[in-house]
Amino acid sequence: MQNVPASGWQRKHDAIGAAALVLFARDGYERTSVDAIAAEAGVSKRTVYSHFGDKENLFLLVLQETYDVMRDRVRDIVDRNLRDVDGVREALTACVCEIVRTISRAPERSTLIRLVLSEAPHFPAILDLWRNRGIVPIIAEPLAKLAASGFLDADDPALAAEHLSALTFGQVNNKSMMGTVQLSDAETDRIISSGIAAFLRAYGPPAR
Amino acid sequence: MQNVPASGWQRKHDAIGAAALVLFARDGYERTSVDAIAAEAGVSKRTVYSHFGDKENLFLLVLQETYDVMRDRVRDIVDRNLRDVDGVREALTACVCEIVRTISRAPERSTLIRLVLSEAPHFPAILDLWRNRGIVPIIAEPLAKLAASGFLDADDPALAAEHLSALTFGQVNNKSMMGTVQLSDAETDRIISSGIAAFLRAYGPPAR
DNA sequence: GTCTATAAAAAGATAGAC
DNA sequence: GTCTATCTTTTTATAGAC
Repeated sequence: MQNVPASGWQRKHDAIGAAALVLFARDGYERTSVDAIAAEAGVSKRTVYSHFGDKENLFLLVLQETYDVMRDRVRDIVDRNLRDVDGVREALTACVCEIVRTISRAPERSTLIRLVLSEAPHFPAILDLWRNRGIVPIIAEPLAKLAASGFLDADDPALAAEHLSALTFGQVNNKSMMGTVQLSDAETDRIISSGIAAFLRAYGPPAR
Repeated sequence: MQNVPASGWQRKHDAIGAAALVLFARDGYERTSVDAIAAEAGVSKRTVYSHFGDKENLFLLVLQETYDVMRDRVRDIVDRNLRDVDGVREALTACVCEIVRTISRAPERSTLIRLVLSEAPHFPAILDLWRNRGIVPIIAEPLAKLAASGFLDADDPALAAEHLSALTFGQVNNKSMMGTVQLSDAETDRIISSGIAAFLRAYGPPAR
């Protein structure tokens, strides 16, 4: 990220970022002290300020990086699952399940998504970060292809993507309070299956 | 709430509660100081502690009361709109629109709902408060009646309520980031209409 | 660039007078 | 029960040695 001697610089930089990620996710912004971040990263507090300027900047960078990481993972999963589709229901179910599993298995990062909601009013920069609205645009494209191939009856693929997202990810987030309450695999599967069933009744292929 | 001479006691109690509501909603839990609450309420800090014990207890009481107020309002709106139904689409649309308008017109209270999400991990008591899961059970009952009357094709009314909620309130919350970004009336109406349209394609009456 | 030590401010909670 | 004044702890941020 900068012209550095590839020495301990980058290592400390990364250690601070990783420590901040864990602590912000666990305790929130206000409850996390720079002292604690420094201790967790194994550096002095002064070093944290040298690298990141101040607490707010560190927080925004961690959010930014988390957002990018998660979006790349989702993009990859969607590409793999919805590129060549045989059965719509099976493909959508597999795709959504893999996304939910992947996200819930990166607790520090998924929890940070909740911080976006709680801190957005106090950090306008977060709103800009969030403008590219999450998962929906990523799945809108393959849904458009499915509609063009006659697998779906969706005049407006972007809208269909919103509704699919609401019926699956929205339900999961709602029941788990954005990841605060751990859901069992069975419950997650049930939510997703029923959500996709409803989605297909609304947007299923014309010829049933 | 207590044996009091009906004098200034209750007035100060209410003033503190109202001040706490406004400040917690605007700034969040950690950013709101008891000093600020006392100043906003026009009392001394010591009085705040006399009435509510500590900051955490005050916070939980404010959340509890807000939850009750909002739930009662929703219940009333649902009763009025879904008691005698002529056209399903019109009734559901009117009901959902009125709930969304009412909630968004009580910004201090609706914003507090977001605090439930962000503070739940730090206050386990909030989880108990939230167990009676919001709007869904309230609309499940009238949906069951509509299904029994042949207005809807819903084997599982509770599930249908979840999906209706996801397609309407879930969408609105998602787009507005739980009320952080103000939506125009036009945009809100568009979201709700399209959500209900999808819901009716999935759960509409058998005889179309 | 990294550390120890410290400044400066803020916040939760309480003592004691009335 | 209510107020003023205070204690104690914590936190962000910086000064200065190496």
